[in-house]
Amino acid sequence: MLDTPRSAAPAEDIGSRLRLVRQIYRVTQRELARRAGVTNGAISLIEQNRVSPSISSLKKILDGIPLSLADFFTLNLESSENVFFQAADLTEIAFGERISMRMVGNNIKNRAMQMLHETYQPGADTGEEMLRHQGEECGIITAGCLAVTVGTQEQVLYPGDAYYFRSDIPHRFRNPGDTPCELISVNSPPSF
Amino acid sequence: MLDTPRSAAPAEDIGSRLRLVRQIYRVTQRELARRAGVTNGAISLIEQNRVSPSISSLKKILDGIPLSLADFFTLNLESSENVFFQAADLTEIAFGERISMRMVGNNIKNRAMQMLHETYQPGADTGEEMLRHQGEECGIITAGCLAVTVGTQEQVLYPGDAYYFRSDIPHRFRNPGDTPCELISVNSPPSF
DNA sequence: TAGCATTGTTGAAAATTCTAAACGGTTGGA
DNA sequence: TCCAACCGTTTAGAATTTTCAACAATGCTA
Repeated sequence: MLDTPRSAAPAEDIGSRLRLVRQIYRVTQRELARRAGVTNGAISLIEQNRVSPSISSLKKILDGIPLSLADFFTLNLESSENVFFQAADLTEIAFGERISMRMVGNNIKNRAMQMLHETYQPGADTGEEMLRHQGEECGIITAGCLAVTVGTQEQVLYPGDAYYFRSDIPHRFRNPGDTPCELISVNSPPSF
Repeated sequence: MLDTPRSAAPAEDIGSRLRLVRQIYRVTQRELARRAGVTNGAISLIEQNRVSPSISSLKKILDGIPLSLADFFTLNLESSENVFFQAADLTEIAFGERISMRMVGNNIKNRAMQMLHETYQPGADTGEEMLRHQGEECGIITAGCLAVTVGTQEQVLYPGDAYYFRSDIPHRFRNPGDTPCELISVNSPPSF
């Protein structure tokens, strides 16, 4: 709010912004279109910047993620050459009210990995529908505890404990404790 | 960013939001239309929520203020019944890079006054074109110093000093010092 | 009070966005 | 290897936004 000119920089590229957000949340154009009540074609055109969506359309689409307009435009995706990142500068993404993550190096091009600083509130859960995607991932717990399910195995991990698995094996994360759980995780290749 | 559902609340009413911002910055529909390269009719329709502007149009309009999309959607205009406001919760508005103000009670309906906590950076100036509008205003300096011009009079005010005048007399504010100037001011009736 | 300037609002036409349906490309399983 | 399922893209037409121009309302000045 304070410094208008500062944040005025990358507001143009709505298309890339939407595509990035959609990929971060791992939704296809068609699925998002279905949730939002628009057509997949519309989303495609918007992501290619071949049209400039009306606020009402964009709102509907973001509701399907869900993400507020304010958060959408506040997302920090400036590309930079930086090597160091202050905690406060990391782009923060929320999944529902209980899971949030700060992204390390998400604005670096052609990178091999995606590092995340994740926080799971007590009871937070990636949900019954198991996650599955290309690549590999690993992580190490830094606070609280985390129940990790990979394939048929489940294990509760405590600070210092870690995991590493191929991401195409169905997996799920859940915080069974009553304090927030923090962990540092890495995906390779980055899926967004 | 953290808590998506929180900020998802009042994102709908783009029209009121735009009208409020425009009035805060004291621009007419036609003047803003001219700056933005759109027609005044378009702005009128948008402010009445009779159309949902495309992002490109909204962007052009906000550029004329100027205000970023992110700031526009981040503006806090929830109406509330609150009596107390934490400093961090006050809606903050920037005029260029040098003048900013936090609004007290801007979300209260049918109020008689608008209180502002204003900050003028060194050299900040409301500009050669004098301000003029309905109502009365007064203020008291709390830090730094402020050169206030009202009609043919000019005076530099220091902490503890104050002013009070009818707002239809042309007036202007400027920080001639080399430290930020802070003051508390009140307009009555509120012009936005 | 009359006249002028300025403000916000409207209606029809032009321009843009959105939908519906089909297309080509990729992946995974039989 | 073929097929089915799914992905994102594209095109013509429907729907919506934006322009242009005229209108009514308000405030200011003579």
